[in-house]
Amino acid sequence: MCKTCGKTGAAPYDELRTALGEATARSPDAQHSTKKQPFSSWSKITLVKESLPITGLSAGRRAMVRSVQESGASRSAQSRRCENLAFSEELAPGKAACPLLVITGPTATGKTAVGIEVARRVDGEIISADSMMVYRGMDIGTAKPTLAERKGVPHHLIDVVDPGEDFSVATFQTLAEALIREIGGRGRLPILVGGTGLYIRAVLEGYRFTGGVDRELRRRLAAEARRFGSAYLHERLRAVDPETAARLHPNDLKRIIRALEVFYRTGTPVSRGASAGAGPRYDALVFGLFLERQELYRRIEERVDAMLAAGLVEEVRRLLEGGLRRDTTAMQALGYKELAAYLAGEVSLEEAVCLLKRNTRRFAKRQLTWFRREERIRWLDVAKYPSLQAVAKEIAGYVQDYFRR
RNA sequence: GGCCAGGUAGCUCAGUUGGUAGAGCAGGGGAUUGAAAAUCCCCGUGUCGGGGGUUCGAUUCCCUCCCUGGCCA
Repeated sequence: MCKTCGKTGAAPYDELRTALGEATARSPDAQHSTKKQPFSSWSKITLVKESLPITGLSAGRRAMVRSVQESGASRSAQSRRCENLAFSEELAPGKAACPLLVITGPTATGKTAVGIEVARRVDGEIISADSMMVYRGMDIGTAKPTLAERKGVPHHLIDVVDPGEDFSVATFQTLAEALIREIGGRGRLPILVGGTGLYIRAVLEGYRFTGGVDRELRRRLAAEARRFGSAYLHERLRAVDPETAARLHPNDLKRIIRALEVFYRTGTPVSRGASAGAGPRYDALVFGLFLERQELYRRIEERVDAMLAAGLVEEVRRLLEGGLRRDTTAMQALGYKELAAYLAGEVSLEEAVCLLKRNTRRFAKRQLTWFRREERIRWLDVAKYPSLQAVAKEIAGYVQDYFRR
């Protein structure tokens, strides 16, 4: 039984636990072979990566990621106008250039399936807007669409980095914007699908990210915070960027550090520049998939159980055995974090699963908070449709209408 | 059927020597510009099991009924 969710009754995961125990006990050579495999070869096991027609980064794009990550300068291409306006010739003036469809919503509402079905119907390509699907080897826990599901529909920005690598909104934004132009240029509809609100907003609002990244500086600031407390750093921020300091709670260490980082690297406060140049640049139609809270939570729990049955524990074990550190961003992902704790013997499987479910519920709640202020989302209550196909059909109908195809 | 112990927030429980109650967990709300599945902030009114009695006043004392668990028949 679990203190966290207070649920009693027979331990439902005994079976799974013993199954896992048996699996490892029985196949020592399997362990050997997985241990040596680099992340990129796991696709054979998961059958996921190779399915992507346009996935992965081309050498050129990979170089672009690097340059974006290293310097702050990356906007030249983005600010160029969209050249092939296949969908928007008749748009009224004043509307932004490139057509773009967005499908978002909290976890477990069916975004992925709906996105694929919509793409089929309107001849679109999917750009994943998911901060965790970018990592290779993290398939079950991130609910990536399978090979079969993706068939015939190009998917982008899935499996673009190894789980140990850094990735960020700014990188995402650059890549996504290039893809939107490229896909639109080919006369197809780019479809942003995912639940990472910040990623979507960064694209839609044209956020400007300044200052680049300085890991070493972050580390130093974090060390100072540990010694003197985060209020101390907050004070230091107040001295150089009072506007941002006022906005941030003294405990919001992460944001305080970033604000200081930007100031020290650029000599200008984040509060300046952050809003400059921002503004919508796409002719975007945005849909949100909605579910009543109770139903949403029910599906989340159901899906967690399904992931476990599909081998999530093994997936996490494989990542850890491959040398992935627990303090990486990828390992902070829901499912990976909790099961890593279980595999390290810190909590029982039951506890890990309870925590995973709870954390996922909380995540969904936070997503809803984020989306609530996104006024342009048109919400569709998934429960009111007979199937996800029906939801997709509805969206496709709107799309055809809106972009006058 | 008898005896004992309980019935207080969604859950586990504390408490009021009579002045209508509070913790943990769950949950809710908000923030969010290079870690965002991350990070940070805020939020506790509930027929104190039902009915009756005593009392200025009962969740607290008394009676009774109902329910749960344990023990004895």
